[in-house]
Amino acid sequence: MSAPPARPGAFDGGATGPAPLRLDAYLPYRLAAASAAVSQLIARTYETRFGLTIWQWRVLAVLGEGEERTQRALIERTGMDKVTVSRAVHALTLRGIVTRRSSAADRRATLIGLSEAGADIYREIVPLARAYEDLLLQALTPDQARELDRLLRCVEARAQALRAP
Amino acid sequence: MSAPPARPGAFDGGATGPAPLRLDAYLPYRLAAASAAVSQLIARTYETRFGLTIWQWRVLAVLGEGEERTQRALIERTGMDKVTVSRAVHALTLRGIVTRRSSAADRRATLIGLSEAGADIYREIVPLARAYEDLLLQALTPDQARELDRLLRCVEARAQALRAP
DNA sequence: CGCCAATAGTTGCAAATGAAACCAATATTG
DNA sequence: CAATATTGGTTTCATTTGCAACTATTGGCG
Repeated sequence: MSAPPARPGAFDGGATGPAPLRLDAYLPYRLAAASAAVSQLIARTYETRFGLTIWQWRVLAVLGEGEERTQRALIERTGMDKVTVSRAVHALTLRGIVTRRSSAADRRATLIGLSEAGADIYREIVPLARAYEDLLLQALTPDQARELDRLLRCVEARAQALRAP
Repeated sequence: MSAPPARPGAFDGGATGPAPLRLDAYLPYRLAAASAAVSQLIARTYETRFGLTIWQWRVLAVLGEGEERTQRALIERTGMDKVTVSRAVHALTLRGIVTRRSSAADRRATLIGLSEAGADIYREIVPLARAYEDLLLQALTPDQARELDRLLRCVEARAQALRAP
């Protein structure tokens, strides 16, 4: 006694094939949704308060650690695209946030570092970034926060491992 | 006995201001990185094997549940932008993957549904999507997988809640 | 009703994006 | 050590993106 389709003419995506995928519970979707929500929350602030794009902010964040880096190093550290890094660095240079000097060791490479002005912005933005993170993490216990971090790393590593071969 | 900066001229982003932010352990970054890695892993397959963009696939995934939907419904269900949905639907229509008929109840709205051809693709793509998810989840125990889902929802909800006010 | 506000979707346009071509410098190899 | 491959970074160009403006329709509300 199988019930006929409720809406004639509508294709029943479930009965004759694999059970329909529940997008809502699909890990890649959940990840993308969470990431987008968080990103949009914070990006607006960087943009309006500091005139920084997400990628400029990422570069700034790495340089804020105090070391000069080549663009290649920035690419590896941030996971950003080659071109994106180049443009972010260019824009930051124009605004005097970042300094460039060509590497003595390898004259193809340029070493990028924070200028004083950049350091000022960095000092201003970091507490804000932390504050946003705290606000987000208030939804979680400290244990859960640690666990989330761990799980995200696992999944990311796995995705990267599956990509190469 | 505070040590002098190791590299004179380099700005020390840590000592004189807030402790430098460790991008690596910063939740928004971890999220973006994991999401991008997973997305890139799968998107390529959709693209090369089925000629579908991520957004077209998302629309397909929702329609695969069997119900016709208005674009508005698709927007809510997928979190996609208005324009993005419109264009995805348009492309899918051209390829005969979805059908459109204008709603009798509200003639502004169009009801989008899967065509037979679309259902075929859907049936072909779903096992693949599941397989990818399984591959990813092999890095996790079932408990961890459930926990990750929960945590992602928490964070996303929090981010959305913080956005409105 | 008749007018104004809100909503479903589309389109125009300017900006963001990234693949591929490109330049310059270094590494490799016969 | 010359020829070639590789790498760091930039530029070009076609595509993608999304805001904002637009059309069409509906829903209030006096």
